[in-house]
Amino acid sequence: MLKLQTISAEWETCSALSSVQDALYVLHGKWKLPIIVALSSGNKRFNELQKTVKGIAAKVLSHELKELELNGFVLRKVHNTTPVVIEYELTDYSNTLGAVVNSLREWGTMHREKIRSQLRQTAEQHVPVDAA
Amino acid sequence: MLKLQTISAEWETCSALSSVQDALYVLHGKWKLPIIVALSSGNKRFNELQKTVKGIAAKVLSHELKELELNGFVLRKVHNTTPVVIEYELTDYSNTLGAVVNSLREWGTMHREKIRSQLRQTAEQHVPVDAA
DNA sequence: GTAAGTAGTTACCTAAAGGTAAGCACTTAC
DNA sequence: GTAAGTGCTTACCTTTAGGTAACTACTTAC
Repeated sequence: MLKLQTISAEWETCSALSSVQDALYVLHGKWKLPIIVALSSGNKRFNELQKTVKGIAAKVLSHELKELELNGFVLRKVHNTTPVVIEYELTDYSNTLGAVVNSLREWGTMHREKIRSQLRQTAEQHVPVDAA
Repeated sequence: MLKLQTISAEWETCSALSSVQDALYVLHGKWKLPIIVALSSGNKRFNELQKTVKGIAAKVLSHELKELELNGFVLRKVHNTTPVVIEYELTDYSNTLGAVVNSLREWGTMHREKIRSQLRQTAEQHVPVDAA
């Protein structure tokens, strides 16, 4: 016989799991969140973004911006000037990602620290060899 | 001339950006976070995990579990029984991902609601045709 | 006239992620 | 003895993400 508790626990797991999967579905890949971070801190134009988000190719940036626009995260504004200036802006909707970005930023900072301290420890293990 | 404010703002952007990128580096892919969610809610054995994380192939689950073990997120415990029973457990370190998982879960829930309400609105636009 | 910037596009390629299907060595249940 | 479960591995294949490099059309500055 199945307990009610088991059923509800199972249901909550499944719901949590698919919520996380839904989020990952639109945010997948190496670049979407980094681009959103760059945009959230004032970067707006194509080449600005390409400089800020290190290592991204023009083709990939262009492609990711299109996807972000389709999903309602980014607005593309064309200014009627000579030469034409194009600005990318975050929508209100992408500001709902604040908590996600913050938790990832905090965890990433902590994680880098952990990896660095592990490297330091590994290095220290070689010191006695030199000292001896 | 560069303003100090500009420099510090640039530095903060760059630091936030690379922290997020560091986090994504170890958590990349379709399955790592879902597997962690499944493990955090009590699933421990291989076939249990495969049933809970819908759509994952044995090969992929096996591969991801190895990567998670290498990165210190998961412990593989082999029990000396007949038949051999193997349990996967989250380490303390993977519990530091709580905030990341929660924010993704909350955002994912909200996002699904938004998409569903958009679909409802699209469907309602067809009603007048039937009513006329 | 030539170099550099702006905002990309295009064609081509590689590497990694992920999926399919079968099988293995073992056990329990019928 | 045969079917089904447990915890995978192996071989093979497809898809997608991502990278490289060249090029376009326009403008400004030197």
